[in-house]
Amino acid sequence: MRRAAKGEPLRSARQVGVRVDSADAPSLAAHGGVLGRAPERLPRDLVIVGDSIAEMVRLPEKSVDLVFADPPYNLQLGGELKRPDESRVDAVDDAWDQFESFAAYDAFTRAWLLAARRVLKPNGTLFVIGSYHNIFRVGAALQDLGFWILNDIVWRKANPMPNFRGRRFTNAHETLIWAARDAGAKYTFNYEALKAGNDDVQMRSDWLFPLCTGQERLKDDAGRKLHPTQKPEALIARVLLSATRPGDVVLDPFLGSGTTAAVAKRLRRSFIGIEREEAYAAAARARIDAVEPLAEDVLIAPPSAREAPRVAFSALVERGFVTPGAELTDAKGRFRAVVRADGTIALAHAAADRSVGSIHRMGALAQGAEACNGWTFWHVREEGRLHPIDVLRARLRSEMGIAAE
Amino acid sequence: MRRAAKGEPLRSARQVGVRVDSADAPSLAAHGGVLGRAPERLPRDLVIVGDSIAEMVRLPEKSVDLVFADPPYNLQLGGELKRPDESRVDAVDDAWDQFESFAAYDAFTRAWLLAARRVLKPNGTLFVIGSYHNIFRVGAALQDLGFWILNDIVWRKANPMPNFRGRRFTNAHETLIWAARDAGAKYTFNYEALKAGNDDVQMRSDWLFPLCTGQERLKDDAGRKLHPTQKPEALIARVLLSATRPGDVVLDPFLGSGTTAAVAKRLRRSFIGIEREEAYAAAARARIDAVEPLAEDVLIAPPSAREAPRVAFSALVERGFVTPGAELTDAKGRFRAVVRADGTIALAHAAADRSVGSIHRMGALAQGAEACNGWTFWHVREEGRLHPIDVLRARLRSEMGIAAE
DNA sequence: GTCCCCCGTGAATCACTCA
DNA sequence: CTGAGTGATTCACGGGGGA
Repeated sequence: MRRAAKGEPLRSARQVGVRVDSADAPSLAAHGGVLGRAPERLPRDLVIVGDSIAEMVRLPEKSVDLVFADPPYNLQLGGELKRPDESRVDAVDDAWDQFESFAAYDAFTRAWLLAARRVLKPNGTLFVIGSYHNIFRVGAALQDLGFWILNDIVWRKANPMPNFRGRRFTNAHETLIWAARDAGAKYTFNYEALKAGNDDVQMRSDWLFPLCTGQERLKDDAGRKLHPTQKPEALIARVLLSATRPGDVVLDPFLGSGTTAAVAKRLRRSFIGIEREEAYAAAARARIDAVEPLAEDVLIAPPSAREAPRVAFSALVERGFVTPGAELTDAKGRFRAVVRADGTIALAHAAADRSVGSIHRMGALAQGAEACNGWTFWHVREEGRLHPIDVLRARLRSEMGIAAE
Repeated sequence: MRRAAKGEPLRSARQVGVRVDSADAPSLAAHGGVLGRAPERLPRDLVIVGDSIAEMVRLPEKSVDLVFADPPYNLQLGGELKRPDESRVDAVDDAWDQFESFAAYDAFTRAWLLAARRVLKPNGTLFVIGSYHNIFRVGAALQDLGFWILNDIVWRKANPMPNFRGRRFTNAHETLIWAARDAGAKYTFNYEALKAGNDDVQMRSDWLFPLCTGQERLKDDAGRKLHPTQKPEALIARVLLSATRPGDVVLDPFLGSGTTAAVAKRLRRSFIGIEREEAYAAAARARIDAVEPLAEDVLIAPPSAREAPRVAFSALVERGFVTPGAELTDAKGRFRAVVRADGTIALAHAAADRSVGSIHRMGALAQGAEACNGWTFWHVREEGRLHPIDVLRARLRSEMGIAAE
């Protein structure tokens, strides 16, 4: 199936009517819609159909808190590949992923990175995802353009496609680069929340998530995957929870099926998505419309810092084993707490500034004890019965199989 | 200091105590500078003290099976890092200098990669390890120089150093790039052995190993770590077990504390190590001397179907393992064929002129498939039970094997 | 309703020999 | 160098249908 033809004329920017509590967001048309003239105010919660670079040029400079980009990977595939059972692998052979040469890919990369850098606030950061086909070129371009790399991050795939011919290692990961606009920038990093959501240990640079499959994967009318490279929401959620705050503006210049925008809306971040193909933009729009933002109180950052209680289990939340807003109680139902999106919990009926934190600290606080294992202290009610949240953790671990290691 | 003299006889792995400081080695200048005369035969099991690039230039071309490189990645390389015009790079303290530093690092990278590529056999491969500081530049240079990336591999550190300031994700991995000298090369990859050693599932691109600590970590006389970036032997062992065979030649142009050479000797690979610093080379020498190679029989590769001697179906007929006229069926008995005296088979109930051919063609024809492995598709009945004809081939091979010994 | 088996599928740079 | 023939090769997960 062919998608956009290379060299297809750029579409004029068109606002796609997604309104998310931003009645005052000026439309792009109101800004003249003229090439090169950037609006003075940033539009918000908008899917723009058009060329990434041209549309970024039309946005005001220094206006975006985070850029998340999933650019074409420039895969260079030979003939077709079959599984051992003779079935054909549905490869990414779309025109938009074809480049004449490394030089052409580099030029494209530098152009969109420059446009993104202009739009970023001075303290804004950028994530790019890629594979070994393109990520080295992207990383070198980032450095050349003055971005300051903060981390490279590995998305370990729980269920990658095998190497069918047995000629290489199973290609079981992709790489994200996290970079600040400039060296020395005071970027956002929700260290405490991430640590608290990670069993009180620092979040590492290797993240484990399954591929986007099943119900989450968007399908077209014929039941085929709508987009060849749809990313899992859990991955994007961790990115946004790591490096943005509620209300921040997230720009995705290669929106595709709209994952970044959908997750941003759910987490009460604003978004701007640019997508070249009308069909993808339309699907993204419908997807975003169906998203209900999480309650604000589960998204407020926990009391930062020093004496602030810290705690656990964001993976369960990210993966949907526990829903933000769900209620936890102890075994006898004497204490209650509410799960928050970043993996911290909020005690019910307690003084506000000390009542949010990790499952361990809040368990201790509830009992007036010095320490507490939140995994066994806190319970969730399922089908009328109380289970310790440790059971959910066990489920997640068994689902991931290789996860614990 | 002594280097490999031209035509020097091969050394055995036990003669590693090579004097690295002998005076008879010709200097680079003696070779006419740029045009270093390379020896006609490759020295083996040798630690060379000198500059990586200059010493690689002195080795014969197309002589090395694997290059493992752990290049310096900080931009303050002291006297080592020079601009292409040989001028020295100043301190990195502003944007311009930073760009200059990247350019200088790129020039250094291209130079050593080119030298390594020249020394590699056409089917040889190269591993480079690095972090986000340098790996993107190395990867892009690899691609620009014509190397063909086979995998990027993530070394997940079981016990990484925490991020003390809490401003980033814990930097918990390093990246290796595995690349062939050229696209289309027939490189060595011990697929079956790796899979067998990994609970019978393919080895993935994410490897988990602890840092090099404890007894394995070399210490100086004062008890401090001898080398700042000593790699764990387990990591290098997996590299060598993946992409080399016993007896292959492994070159490490940045030998450091000698891990690559020590592991190569233990695994009965030959090695050439180049190290600039006399102190590191001396420590590496002592370390290598203490290594006892593993017994050969624990290093023999498990039988690989891919490398098994080819046996034609006609040989089975000629040798009486199948009788002309015998009936073959598929596993479910839906298709039937008759064995002919010349090793072809005839499909039952099919048009005559297209119904005779090889076990593979007829298997494909019977199923209406494009291709078919006749060895596993067709079965014979023996004592009431169906066996794939592959079983008969295995019997013949084992007879041949005994005869060959 | 539950369990189990079968089938589909995922950003993939995925043979080798001999005539 | 090209083309044809041989023949080697897959893991985790989700969904649907049958027992």
